[in-house]
Amino acid sequence: MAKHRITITDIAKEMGVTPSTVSRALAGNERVSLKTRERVIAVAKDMGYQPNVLASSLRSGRSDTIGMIVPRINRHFFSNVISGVEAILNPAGFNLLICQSHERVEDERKAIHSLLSNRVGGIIISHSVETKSFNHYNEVLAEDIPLVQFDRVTDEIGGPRIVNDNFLGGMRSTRHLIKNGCKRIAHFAGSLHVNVYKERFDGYKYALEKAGIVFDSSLVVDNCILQDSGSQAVEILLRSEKIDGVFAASDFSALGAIKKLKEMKVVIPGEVKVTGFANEPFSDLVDPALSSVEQNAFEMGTQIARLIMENIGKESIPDEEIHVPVRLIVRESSLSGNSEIRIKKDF
Amino acid sequence: MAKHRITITDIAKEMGVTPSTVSRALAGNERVSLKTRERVIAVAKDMGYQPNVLASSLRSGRSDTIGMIVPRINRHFFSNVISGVEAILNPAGFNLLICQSHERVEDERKAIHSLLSNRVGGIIISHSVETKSFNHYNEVLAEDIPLVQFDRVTDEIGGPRIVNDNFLGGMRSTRHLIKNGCKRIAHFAGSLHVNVYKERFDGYKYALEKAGIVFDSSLVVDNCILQDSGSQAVEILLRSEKIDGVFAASDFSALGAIKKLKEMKVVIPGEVKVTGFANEPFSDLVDPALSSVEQNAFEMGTQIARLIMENIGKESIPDEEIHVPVRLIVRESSLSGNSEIRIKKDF
DNA sequence: CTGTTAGCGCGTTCAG
DNA sequence: CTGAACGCGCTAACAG
Repeated sequence: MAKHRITITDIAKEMGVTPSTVSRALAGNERVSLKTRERVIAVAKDMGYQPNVLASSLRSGRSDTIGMIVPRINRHFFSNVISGVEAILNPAGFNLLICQSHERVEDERKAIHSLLSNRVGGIIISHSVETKSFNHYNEVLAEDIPLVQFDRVTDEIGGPRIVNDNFLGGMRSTRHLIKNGCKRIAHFAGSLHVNVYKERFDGYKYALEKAGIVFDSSLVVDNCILQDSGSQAVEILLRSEKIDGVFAASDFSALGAIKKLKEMKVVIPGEVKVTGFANEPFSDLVDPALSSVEQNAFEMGTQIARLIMENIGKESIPDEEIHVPVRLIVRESSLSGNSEIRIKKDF
Repeated sequence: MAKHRITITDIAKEMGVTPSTVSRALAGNERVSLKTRERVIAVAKDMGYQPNVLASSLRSGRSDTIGMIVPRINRHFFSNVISGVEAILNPAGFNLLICQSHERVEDERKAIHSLLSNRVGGIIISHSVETKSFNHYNEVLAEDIPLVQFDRVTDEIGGPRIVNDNFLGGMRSTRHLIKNGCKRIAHFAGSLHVNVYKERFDGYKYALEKAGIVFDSSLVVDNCILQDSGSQAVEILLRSEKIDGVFAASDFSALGAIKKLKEMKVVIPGEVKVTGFANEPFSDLVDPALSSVEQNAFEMGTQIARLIMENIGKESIPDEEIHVPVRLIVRESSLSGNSEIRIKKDF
């Protein structure tokens, strides 16, 4: 029934010293004799002391919790980035306060406020797809809290940005399709005001150009990143166009395309080849297995964590863009008989 | 460059009142005149005031952040439970501090300490698979912090437990296989000291018994919840045993079984029928589509959130076990030609 | 090496 | 209806 939490004052009284000494001892301050330090630690443990980080942060002005805002936590990519972030932050004594924006700018704004109220030491964010203006970040920047953007980023906000090389991913996928014989390649794009989708699209165009294939805008389907829209898109396209390849900016729309093509008795990869993006866990499991671009989410997370820890307490934060490499994983869905085979196992 | 955060004192000075009044006004205290209340709120907004929840919690002894510990955040089930929890907690003004145990009891212990140090108002936990003793929860209970267990639970700790009806799920899956003609059904089990796997196993045994099939322990494979172990298990089993059905406690081992069976040219569901558990996103996508038990993770999350909010501040916490219903989703992998068909679409 | 003093920002008495 | 005073638990000056 000990509702009373042990404080440093309690253990100070117990030992006949002052709270300051206890505080210093627990902080490992060298100016306290080794003997008292050890005694303090022993007594603290004995009495079941739990430091009150609220009081500590309030007094010191520093905080060991970092805020993180992602569109959705139950997406393979984001949950793995989070894991990567925690893998570095937790051992270093930091906590992560995670918020979801649910792809809504209003929730994103609320999350920012909530994190500021919690006096987090830094903020990590990937913007919602709705977010097009960024004035709700002024407060964050004004308070000199390090802000690290990742994946969905904007250069309207200063500070570091960690992103995949989406351009390269788009280019390599498209080039791969071309090398395997595709002449008319459709692209299922996401919202083009979002950097990641814009860059994948740019990579696609670049690869076409380099191969001497003229870009045809009627082969580009906008806002096509879900399974259903992928199915619809491929069905509509095949009515009027002759395509032999699809580069989808998302594995989900690629999957939708595959399912619809099978339904329509179109042979994959024989008649139409398909590649996706993100290397979702299911991509390895569908039939035919889907070629996709691996984003190395966990590694991205570790880099984000290191970056934010570096910048805590610093005055000015460097304005850099860091690229995490991507890797095209070639599977059955995009292979012509005579081509390279690289299979990756998941789980 | 305003490094200084606005406090209630700042806005008090600005208005020529005392901090007390501002504090009361912002709290919506009726004893402050409506006029000053409105003025305070206006000025606060104007000056860009952000309440300091650290100071607030420190003073009031209450906390609006809830801690949550899960084995891994990047598992479909857990990330959806988290989403459900946040869907209720956030609108109510609570924050969620999420920790991962990585299935290690040591990390679980650390997470508990970290949450206690952060003076969370409540703790939500699903135990790691390693956790077999529970004395590290004594401190939590001693401090009268509400503790809600979910999914992986133990009755060695008091308080509410929210779990799926795993027994029912196991029983229905097995019964379904029996009804579809299976006579010798293998079970791929998880660690049996974990409640969820134990109960699925018990449901399996119960269904066999009810159908007059004698239980044969040589058809049970322990510790078989990953894709690889599922593949291995089915291969080894088929060497010595004749089986016509597999009830796996995990979709991953079920998937491994399916892949290996296809490799061995065993026809599914013709010669062997397979069911899994958890309705992972891929289950709908593999070939043949995998029958599985849907756990309603999001709904479980909302119930957890409601429960913990109810119990904050209460003296004694009721000692109940709440069951979240499960639903067997029948797909191709377990159907005999003449049976019910219910397909569920995901994404 | 240790004690003293003074807050961090806020909520809550107790007066008036 | 509002002000004055105090303290939540801790850290950080300044002494000695």
